[in-house]
Amino acid sequence: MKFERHDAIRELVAHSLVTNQDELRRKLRRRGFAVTQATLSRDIHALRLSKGPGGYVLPSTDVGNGAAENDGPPSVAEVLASFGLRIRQAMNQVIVGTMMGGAQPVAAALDFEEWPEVLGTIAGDDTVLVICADPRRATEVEMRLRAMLES
Amino acid sequence: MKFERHDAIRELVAHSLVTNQDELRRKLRRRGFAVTQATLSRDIHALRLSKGPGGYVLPSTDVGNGAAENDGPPSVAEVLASFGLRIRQAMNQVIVGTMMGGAQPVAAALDFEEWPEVLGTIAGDDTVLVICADPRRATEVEMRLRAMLES
DNA sequence: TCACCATTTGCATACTTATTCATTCGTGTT
DNA sequence: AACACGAATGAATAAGTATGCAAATGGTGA
Repeated sequence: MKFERHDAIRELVAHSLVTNQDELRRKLRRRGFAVTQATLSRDIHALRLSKGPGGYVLPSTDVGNGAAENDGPPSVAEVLASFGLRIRQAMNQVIVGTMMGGAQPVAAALDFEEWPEVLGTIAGDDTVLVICADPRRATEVEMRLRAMLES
Repeated sequence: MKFERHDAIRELVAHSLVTNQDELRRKLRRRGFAVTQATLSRDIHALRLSKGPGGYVLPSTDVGNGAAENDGPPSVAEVLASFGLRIRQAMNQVIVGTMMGGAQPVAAALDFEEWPEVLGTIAGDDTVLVICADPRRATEVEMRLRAMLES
């Protein structure tokens, strides 16, 4: 599935050095995603990654911009774009994987927005557990979060 | 000269959209720099530019990091790396071109460090004029600033 | 189930970027 | 001036990335 592969790409790029698309292809294959370079070129475009001196990097959106010019706390969309790596669903739960230290801000934003489908959140260092009433609602939330992540 | 070309590349990348190296080559040629793509590949590496969905971009160093964790004001090196685009010298003066709004911070940092060769600075929006006692000292300052810019 | 449409993917290839090697250029020395 | 030597450059080409097109895949409704 494409979205799982995108999640894996974000994780690889965030946590390891990816110099070129063929290297990415080999790393993904070890994780069970066997695709060609052509597909990765398209994925990289979709994920808006950039390539610099240190290989590929996630788009940096820098939510906290020093000068406090926002009235409210950052939105889920902002904070997900900054820290979110991976979204998964199981039963009535959604698991959000983030960059180290990103779980708390994500959970705080979710709490603040008070989505009706969300009963509660628990955040560690790099994982947020989002609890919904039932699988249907969890899928709903997963979709919405995923859309924000793919921005 | 290589450094002038680097300055021009920084300016082009900062102020206009540069999609690929051949486009950069054409834009540079209009400004009087006639070099091949091979040279630009090397320049881009030296300047640590990255290429993303929106063409080439300068390395973002983000001097003001919100959480105030530095004791003193930012150094000339830091602020130049963030805002500096171009360095030129004429007689006993050094002219520093910066990104819009970057001149004041650069001048402030220079003033704070009190370099012996620098008699004074004047800053507009995107240009800092640095005054030295004589051409020799101006060249000295130019060299030092340039080294910081090329980081 | 089957047909149908949209999406995703691979293949082949065009396009873009990096590198090797040889040459030229600039600078300091004899 | 002639020379030596390291830096910079271009030409050719290798390495890496993007894309047109056709085939495969997957979801949907008859």
